Amino acid sequence: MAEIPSSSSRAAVLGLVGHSSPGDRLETNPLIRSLERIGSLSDVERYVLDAAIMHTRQVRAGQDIVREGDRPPECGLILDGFACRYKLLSAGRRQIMAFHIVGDICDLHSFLLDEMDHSIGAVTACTLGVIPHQALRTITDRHPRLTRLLWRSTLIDAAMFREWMAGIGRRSALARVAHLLCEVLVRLEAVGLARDGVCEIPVTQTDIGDALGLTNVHVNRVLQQLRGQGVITSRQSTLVVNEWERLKQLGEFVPNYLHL
Amino acid sequence: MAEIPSSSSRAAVLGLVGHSSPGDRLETNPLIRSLERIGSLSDVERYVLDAAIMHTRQVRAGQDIVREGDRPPECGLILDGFACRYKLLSAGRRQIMAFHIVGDICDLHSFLLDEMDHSIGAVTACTLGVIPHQALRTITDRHPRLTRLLWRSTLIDAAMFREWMAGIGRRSALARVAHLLCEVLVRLEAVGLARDGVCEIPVTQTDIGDALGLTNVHVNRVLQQLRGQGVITSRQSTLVVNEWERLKQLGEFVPNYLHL
DNA sequence: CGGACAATTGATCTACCTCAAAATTGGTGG
DNA sequence: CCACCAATTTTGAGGTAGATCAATTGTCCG
Repeated sequence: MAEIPSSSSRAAVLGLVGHSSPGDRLETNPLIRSLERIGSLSDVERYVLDAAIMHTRQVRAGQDIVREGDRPPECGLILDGFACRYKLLSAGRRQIMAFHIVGDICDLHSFLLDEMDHSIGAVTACTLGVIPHQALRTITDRHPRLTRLLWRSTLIDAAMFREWMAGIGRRSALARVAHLLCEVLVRLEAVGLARDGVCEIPVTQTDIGDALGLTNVHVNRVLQQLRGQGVITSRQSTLVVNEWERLKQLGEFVPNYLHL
Repeated sequence: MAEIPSSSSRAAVLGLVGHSSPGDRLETNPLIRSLERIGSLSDVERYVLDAAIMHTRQVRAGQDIVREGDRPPECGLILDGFACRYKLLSAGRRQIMAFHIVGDICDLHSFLLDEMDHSIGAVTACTLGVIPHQALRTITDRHPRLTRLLWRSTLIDAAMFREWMAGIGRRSALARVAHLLCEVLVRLEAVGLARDGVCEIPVTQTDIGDALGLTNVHVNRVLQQLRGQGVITSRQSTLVVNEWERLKQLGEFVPNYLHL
């Protein structure tokens, strides 16, 4: 994957210029909304966060946002699109370690770790809000509460890694798939991209397999099983959960690790 | 597992009282040594870190340090011993998500996350340096550089989760075992607990299985294979790596993710 | 010396993989 | 609007890495 970056002026970052007051813009900034989900912000802090996003960058579907070995000078907040973190192993094997959605700073750790130890790819076309490391340095120098909130968001990422690890290591293929569907649905609901058990999950069955340590063939069979039991109705990238409780039960899904 | 805490006076925390100057004590404080491995510290910062450790706590082998659902008021720095983070699933299944050694703050994330989403158990008897959350709050309010270093250490933990995930999801049992041995050896070497490919790894084959998503039976067979090839010599908890390059190769071990 | 736990062995089983082909689907250009 | 291409999904038929179950042996320790 090669990246095709492009940028726009800061003023147009949120696509709201001319349509809303500055106050409104703060309200709709996905980063602010994301962090307010895990803690409260002062007006100053909101302003500082909003100002940290310098411009946007477009990445096409299938391209990499950052690649293993890179030392990026900035982080990317997902304003739109669906991304995944992954590692490539020998013989074409791939492990996807997380999916990232609107409001996630998908590579925040690059601010403090020297070099990327994995890649992040755009599953669909993505719009990123670019946050220079320098801005994060200033924030961490001057805004302890904001710093703790950003730190906390990386800790929640880590909690998701742990939960996935438990699934891959110790759960059946059926439970793993069910668990993943539960997690993605809950997270999409939290950012308003899912309602009543319906959402768009624009990933292939191969992607799901790479996330769960399964083959695409087996993922396909498990999905058929879930559809056959009437638990879900999925067609292409649209997921409809018909029996939420049953799906949670099949996936042993306990959302405490999301720390919502 | 039930915990049996005990404590000692602050003055005796590092067991060096009366034997060394304050300066020496700062040098030998495992937390300071640990953080200095990933960044440099000023004298003030060292002092602040040292002062954050209020007293010690002993946890016996097999007991829990913290348990899923707890809301501990403090974090534990491992001064001595071997611990592991784990989740229990239904039907007695267990997934170990990390091993922790001297110098690790095994539950630093409890400072910022409301509630433990997993447990931490003492594999061997452990001595913990107790760091109250209040002390961390003060540090994060006043010492940005220190904050970034602590944050960074949690990001390295997360990087290890990712690497384990890739192993469990996509590597063979042999590669997983080899990789784990490589990782533990490198980390023990970094804190001076291993030399020339020799170290103590006080975990059972069942523990290794629970860490790698394998059964103890299969771990046993894989270890025999490694011993049979002469790559390692292991007896009980002592590991001797005879052919380091070969072990690395078998485990596809690339230590970039440790960010040393 | 006995009891508990850990390592080892053997035999059998199965969840998931591999390989390969066919059927759908979505997007694209004419 | 339709034909066509490439990417996905689906189906089928074996194959195998690692699981399961059940002893047996070895080790540590009080």
